Amino acid sequence: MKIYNTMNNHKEEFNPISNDKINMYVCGPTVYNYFHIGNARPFLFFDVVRRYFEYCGKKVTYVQNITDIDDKIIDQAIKEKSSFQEISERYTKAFYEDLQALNIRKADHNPRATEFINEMIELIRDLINNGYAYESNGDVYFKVEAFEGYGKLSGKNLEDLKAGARIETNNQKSNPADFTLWKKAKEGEPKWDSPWGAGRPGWHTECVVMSRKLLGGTFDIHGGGVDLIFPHHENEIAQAEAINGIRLANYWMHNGFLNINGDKMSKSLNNFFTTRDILKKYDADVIRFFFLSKHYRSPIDFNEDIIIESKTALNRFYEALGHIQILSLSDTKKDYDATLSGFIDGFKQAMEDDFNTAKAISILFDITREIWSDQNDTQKKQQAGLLLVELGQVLGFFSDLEKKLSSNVDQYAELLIQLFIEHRIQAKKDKNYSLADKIRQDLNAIGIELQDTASGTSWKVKK
RNA sequence: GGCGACAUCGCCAAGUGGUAAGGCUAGGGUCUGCAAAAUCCUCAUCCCCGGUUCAAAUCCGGGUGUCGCCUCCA
Repeated sequence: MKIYNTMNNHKEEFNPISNDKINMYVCGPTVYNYFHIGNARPFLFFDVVRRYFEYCGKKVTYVQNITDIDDKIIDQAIKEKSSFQEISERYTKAFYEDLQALNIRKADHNPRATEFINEMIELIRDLINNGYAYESNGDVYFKVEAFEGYGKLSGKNLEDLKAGARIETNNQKSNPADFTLWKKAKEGEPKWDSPWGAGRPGWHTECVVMSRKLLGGTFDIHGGGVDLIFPHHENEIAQAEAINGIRLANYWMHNGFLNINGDKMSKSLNNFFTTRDILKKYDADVIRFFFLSKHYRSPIDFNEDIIIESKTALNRFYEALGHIQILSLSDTKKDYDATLSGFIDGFKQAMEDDFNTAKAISILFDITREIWSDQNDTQKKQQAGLLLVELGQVLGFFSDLEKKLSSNVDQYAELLIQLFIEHRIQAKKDKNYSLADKIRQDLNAIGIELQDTASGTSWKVKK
């Protein structure tokens, strides 16, 4: 298994700390709104990472934090004339709902920042006592020059940071690059008591405390979006390694950004799409296909055309699974021959190469071809179908096959449709094609599509 | 200004030294009374210039273009 490690900027052999157990931590949402389609990318991708490890027989402990106290939440609370608790409560709930709708499994632990305030205060106190942080007028800052390795993840050094620093309005800091550990509460803001007065912790501290508590010392994988490399992950490393004296994480994985119609998502362009809204129009598998058909580190563009393309492509899988009536095969024993086993190897090879999901998906299309191939007997086709589902589910597809492949109409409607079909067959026998076409068109108008095949006329509900 | 990434068929996208996966679209075939759906077949020498090598989309140098990060945006 090779993983691209941001720490060294190249692919490395992945050596987990424990052979059969993998610990991973992925930065979760700040719950001040519904998450947008860009946020969905890391959630979905790391879900696949986890599924793949589990497919390989590893035990995964997956931690994803929820930032439930933060400036943005406070702003939103003011805007909605609500409390920060109400806001974070509401959008935490929405977060879980949207994850489920995307068939993203919940993490093993979803620690919330407000549950760890005491631990954060302790950490900040320890940092001060060890000379890594200082208090300044009710705020506490991390002293970046005190930590030797500062900048090692993002490839920055303090000189560059100083040169590139924006105009610093905060003169409480002794160095503009120092970052906030504790923020003094302004009038009316949420606050917790601390040795430095009432306030709230800075964002970078929570992940340090939570990962230490839930994963112990050094863990295997830390993930998130590229934008988190600096400053967030850099600052996590500084705090954790200054105090613990050991590495925070061995592998740092970062997914690329998502653009909308070629533009960066931004408020001014008003091109934010919430995942929730997109799910109203497109199936979770379509969104998943869109993401996974590109490498996770590449920047990708989200637009309507590409989603429709994903939908069309994905449909090939469903057509094939419907063709062999996969639902009736639930009790069928898996018995893959050399060809099919070869696909498993190819799939694994792709995934082991820094999670090349695009390549892995191409294997799914190869398997699909086996389902249709005239060279294969029924049994082989069925086995191919079982394999398609098995590997597809490693990528998180096919979560609700029953619902997607069944017609979902009641028995009387079904009988009526059959009745129309029989009348149409009679009309065709009588060479009354105008009537036959009318029946077909009318059924089509109410969403029932007829298809004349060699074995008779079949129908399905249009999607 | 500093650091870094990327540039492959009309579109999306794999590919890190041995002679270009896959998907969408398109064209052609099969099936059909006609359709639709489905399926099968066909379709690129890899931004430009130079270099290394028996051999480069893949390595090196230069150019052009696009993009990201540089204090809280996944």
